[in-house]
Amino acid sequence: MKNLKTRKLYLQVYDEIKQYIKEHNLQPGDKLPTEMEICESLGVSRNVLREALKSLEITGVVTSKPGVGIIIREFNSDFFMSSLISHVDASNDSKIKDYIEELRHVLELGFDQKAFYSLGLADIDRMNEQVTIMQSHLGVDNGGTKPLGIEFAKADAMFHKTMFSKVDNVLLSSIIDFFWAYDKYYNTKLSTKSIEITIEKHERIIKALYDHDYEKFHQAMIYHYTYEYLKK
Amino acid sequence: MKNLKTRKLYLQVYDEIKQYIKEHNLQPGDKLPTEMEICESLGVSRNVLREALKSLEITGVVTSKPGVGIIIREFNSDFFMSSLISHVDASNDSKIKDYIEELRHVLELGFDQKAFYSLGLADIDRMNEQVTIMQSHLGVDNGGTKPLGIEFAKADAMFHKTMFSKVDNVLLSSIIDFFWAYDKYYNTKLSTKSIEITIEKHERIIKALYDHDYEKFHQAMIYHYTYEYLKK
DNA sequence: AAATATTTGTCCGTATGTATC
DNA sequence: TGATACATACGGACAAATATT
Repeated sequence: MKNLKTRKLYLQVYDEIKQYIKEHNLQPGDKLPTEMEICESLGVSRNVLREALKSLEITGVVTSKPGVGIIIREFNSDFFMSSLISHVDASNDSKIKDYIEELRHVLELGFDQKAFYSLGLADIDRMNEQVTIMQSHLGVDNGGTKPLGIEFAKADAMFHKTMFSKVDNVLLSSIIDFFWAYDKYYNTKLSTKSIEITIEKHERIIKALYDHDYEKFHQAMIYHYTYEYLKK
Repeated sequence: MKNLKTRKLYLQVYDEIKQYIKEHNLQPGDKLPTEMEICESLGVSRNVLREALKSLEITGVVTSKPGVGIIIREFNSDFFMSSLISHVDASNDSKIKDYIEELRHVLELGFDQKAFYSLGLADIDRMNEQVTIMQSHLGVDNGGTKPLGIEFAKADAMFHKTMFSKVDNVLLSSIIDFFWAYDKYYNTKLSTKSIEITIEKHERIIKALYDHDYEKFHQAMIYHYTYEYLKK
């Protein structure tokens, strides 16, 4: 095939290193041979090897540190999401925030039953802590339209991440992680009224969880997403 | 922050090029400046630039050809799909396919109403064509467990991609593209019976679309995902 | 059709910064 | 503190593929 002959060297190296990792059953934390050793054994220049190595790094397979070596990373699909988002970014679509809200809505409601039955008391307690953090923002009168502190957004993100942290689906976890992380870039201003509503929505969810009442929980989730992205 | 100082040069360049693409609104087919020009304008060595460039290439953002230049690519998830799969292979997490099925299930059912009302007759016709392609695989008796041709998988993927192609959410489109692309790597063997069932499921969906009956369509979608990932 | 310019592909050598012992 | 091992980064040179004249 033409590809065998023409295929760029760095891509062949890229594949060979992946193959090496698989054959040697390297686990996260394990190290690859040094750059020099790989160069020699594959018979390629340092330059080409580095192109392959950096490609492996950007796709989340390895990280390399001076003085240490090339280390296998844990599975992490963040790179996938960031690639995805960079494509979306490139499309210059200003409605991304709405798209994310919409996807989050569908995913969280679609998985709420699994989430409900996977959560332990410790998880619910942690979610409750986040609500407490949110509530602490209410006492401070800020005139109504001050941008919320990063702590509020973080608490909100942590609340939802925790909710789905025990669902046995690593892809769902990373998608939800990513969607909530993306919010940081859109740190919107909320009125006191909106803050109150947001907190109340989360309180309802928590209460249903402590009551161990799925139907109530499900209704609280639906309520949580009501008007969430219609208000704009 | 420490990261600002320590962040590897090639990663900074990687980001800057993405930024450049976005700012200049470069579209697929457009070209980046030559390597030399980028080196000069960013003040980095050609070596570092290439590490960034190859990282952009592996994530499917650009391709570079000798004598031509660096060309913006169309969105194509194949590259990082293969990365994801190598992770999965390495981590021995055989459940990734199930995770994807599960996500697809939730997303497609969650968006089916929007899809239904966004589809035009031409779209439905195209989906119908895909079903015809699937049916053409039935006539051939292959003994029951012959691997399906790539055409069958492609038709299935195209069917679903078309279904959601008019929903105004680029993220959803990308994710569905991604999930269906993944299937190509797991071209499973299906029994003749399974093929028949798969085709029937799609026929039901098509019929409901032509009848313009949302409730029937919704039921057909639910039926489509019944036993889809429980059968294993 | 052939020569030439342009652009990426590949290699080599050297110096610097960082972590480990 | 010093020595060693390692990745990071730079610059120059030539080869190979493609486009242009």
